[in-house]
Amino acid sequence: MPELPEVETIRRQLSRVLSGARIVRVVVRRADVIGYPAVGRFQRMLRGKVVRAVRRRGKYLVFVLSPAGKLIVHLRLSGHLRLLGGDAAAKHERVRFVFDRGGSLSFIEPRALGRVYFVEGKELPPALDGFRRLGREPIDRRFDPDYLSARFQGRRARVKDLLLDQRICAGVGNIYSDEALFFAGIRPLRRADRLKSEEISRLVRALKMVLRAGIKNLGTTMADGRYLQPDGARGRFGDKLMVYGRAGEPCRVCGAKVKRIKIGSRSSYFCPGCQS
DNA sequence: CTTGTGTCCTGTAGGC
DNA sequence: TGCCTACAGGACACAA
Repeated sequence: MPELPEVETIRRQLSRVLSGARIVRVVVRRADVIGYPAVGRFQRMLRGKVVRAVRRRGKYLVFVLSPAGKLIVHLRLSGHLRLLGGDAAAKHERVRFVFDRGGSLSFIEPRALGRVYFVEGKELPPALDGFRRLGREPIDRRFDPDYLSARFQGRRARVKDLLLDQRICAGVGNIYSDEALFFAGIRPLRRADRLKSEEISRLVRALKMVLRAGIKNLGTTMADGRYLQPDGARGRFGDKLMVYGRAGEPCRVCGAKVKRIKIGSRSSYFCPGCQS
C-alpha cells in the first residue's frame, strides 16, 4: 500500500513523536510478521532501547536505536503504523511497541504480509536481501537520466515493470509509477530499451515531480481510507491523481477516457490521448 | 541473467 | 442475506 511518499510521511511524523522514547515492552500478537530474528529474541533485543532517529530507505522504515541496533519495518500492501494512547489492541494489530512515556506504536497488518526486523550490526539476514539491493531513490540528485538509461539498457521488459523494480527505482509503487508515466507521456507497456533519451529524461523529471508532490500532500489516501498517517490523518494526494484509479473517467488534460489494463496481475492506468 | 507467472494472506465491494 | 468472484499502495520464488 504505502509507497515512498506515504512511508516518508509516516517517517516524519514518527520521528517527531518517538525520538527519545524508550521501548519498555514488545507485544507480539502474530509471530509470522516477525521477519528476523525469532520472536523471543526480537522482543528481548528491543526491550529497553531508545529511538534515536527514524529513517527511510525505499519503502522500508528504519528506527535507529541506542545503545545499538535497528528496527526495520516494511508495510507491504496493507500495513499501518498507528500511535495509540490506550491499552486496547487495535483491529488486526500484529505487534505493539509500548513506550516509557506512555502510549504505543501499533503495527497493524490485516493481510499479515508486512514484516518487522531487528538487526544489530552491519550484516543483514537473507530476509533483508531486498533491502540491501535497493537501487537509487528517484528523489535523489544522483537519480538522473544517465542512471536510468544505464538501467534500462538492453532491458526488453515493460517500462512499468522496471519502474516497480526496487533495485532500479527504490520506493516507487503502482500509484506513482502510473502517475509518472502519465506526466512523461509514456504508455506503461512500452519496452524499456526502446525509450528515446528524451523520453527517459522526461520520465526522470516526472518521477521526481510526482514523488515530491506526494510527500508534500502527505501521501495518497484513496476513497477506501486504507492508508492513514500514524495519527490517523488522511493524505491529500488522492484528489490530485491524474490516472491511477480513474478508469473510464475523462483525462484532466485532454478529456480522453482513462484506460485500465492488466500488467501481470496488477492494474495499470493511462491516458490514451496523452501517452504514447 | 532476464522475463512472466503464481503465491503469500485477509478483507471488502459488487454482481446475482 | 448469502455466495461467488475480483481486486488490493508489494515482493519474492519459481520455471522457461
